[in-house]
Amino acid sequence: MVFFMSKAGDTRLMILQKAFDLVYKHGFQATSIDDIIATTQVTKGAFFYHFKNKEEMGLAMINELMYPGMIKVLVEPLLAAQDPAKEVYLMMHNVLLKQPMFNVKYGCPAVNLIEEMAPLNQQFNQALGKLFNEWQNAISQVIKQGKISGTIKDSVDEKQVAYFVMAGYSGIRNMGKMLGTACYKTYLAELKKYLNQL
Amino acid sequence: MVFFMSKAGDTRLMILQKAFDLVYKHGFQATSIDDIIATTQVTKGAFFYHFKNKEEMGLAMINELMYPGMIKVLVEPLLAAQDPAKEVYLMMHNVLLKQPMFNVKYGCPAVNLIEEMAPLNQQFNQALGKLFNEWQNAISQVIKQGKISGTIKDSVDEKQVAYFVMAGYSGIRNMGKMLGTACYKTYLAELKKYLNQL
DNA sequence: TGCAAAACATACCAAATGGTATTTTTTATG
DNA sequence: CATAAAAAATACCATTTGGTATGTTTTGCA
Repeated sequence: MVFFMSKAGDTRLMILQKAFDLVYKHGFQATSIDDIIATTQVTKGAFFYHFKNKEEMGLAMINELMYPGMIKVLVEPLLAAQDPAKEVYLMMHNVLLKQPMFNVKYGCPAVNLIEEMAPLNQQFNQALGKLFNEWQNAISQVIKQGKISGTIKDSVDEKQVAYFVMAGYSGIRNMGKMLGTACYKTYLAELKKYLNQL
Repeated sequence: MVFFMSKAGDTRLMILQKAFDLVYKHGFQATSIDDIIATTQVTKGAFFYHFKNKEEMGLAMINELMYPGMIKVLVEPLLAAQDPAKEVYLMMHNVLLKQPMFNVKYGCPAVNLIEEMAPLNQQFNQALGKLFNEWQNAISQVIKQGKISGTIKDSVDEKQVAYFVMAGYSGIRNMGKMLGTACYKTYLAELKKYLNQL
């Protein structure tokens, strides 16, 4: 019954949310357990009651917070897409400019974690890879539908396009840390051109 | 005279090179000074004789090693470009697949540092921003020349293209950490299509 | 109401961290 | 060769780190 607002479930969730905030801003390794318990007002005993160690907490944070949150923003908007170029663009426009939780200075939490942890930890790699894989499938699917319905050229390779779009997203999140939101807009303008030409 | 193989200059350079290796693989914050002196066989006294602190060492590493190294690979090949689409593609193909110092698992050292340090440290941000700015200028310049010589359409916005290409690079470096070199090739195939259509 | 298990609190610890203070060795130069 | 400055080595330190051991309190339920 942990998931229906039991007191203990609340504590666990609060730890994950505060940890997410800190990790988003400072990175996973640079966020100490002491930092987390300081901002949550939860004691170390409580922390280690809910999580075996820091790594397990990080994985829970990915699987229980980041994964569903990102799927909602990146994948779900594409599922009922009619005009592929338009829908892919809107999804990107939305995630870059309309997500109040995200700050251009700190980039994308998922991209950040991949950058930091994928080479260091197999389990982080897998958990984050699953998310990106679902995103890739969703984009590929939309493009494929576009080919069928005739709005996308037959010569287009949907998997290549998906990779290209995803790389653009990760990369502009990186550049945004240096250049601010202005570069998001420059990127989006070219993305629109690119998609319309497919 | 520090720069012409004086003994002290050698020590300093060796510290920077070993630090670069470690930072590339583990990140800046996760690389301790003890790690660096352990792999260099240099003592802590020597380290702090050459660098005021860890931050200054990191900046020296960027300015004296990474910056010139990256300029050589990213910018210089573009300076004498004839066919823009071809030359931009070749530059990218080369940096992604032909640089023996880089490992797909660990991505690009410059991109990694931006991701980790740009939000946390103004000076790192500036030093790395300078590098990306020069890259952007070089790409824009090539595209602009292509418009003049007629190989690139007039409707193309060279700055937008530069941002798009750079974002793609940063992003595929990120994805490569999860997916390996295969995704580099997928990305490059679509990049070629994109450039040829400009 | 009693009581075991769940949830949380407190106090502690060894190792690692960035950095300093001090001493020794090496080097260039008069 | 003498010597001062540069370069490097040694020993130390306060703080932070992830984690444990051992309590105490709260909760569900027979």
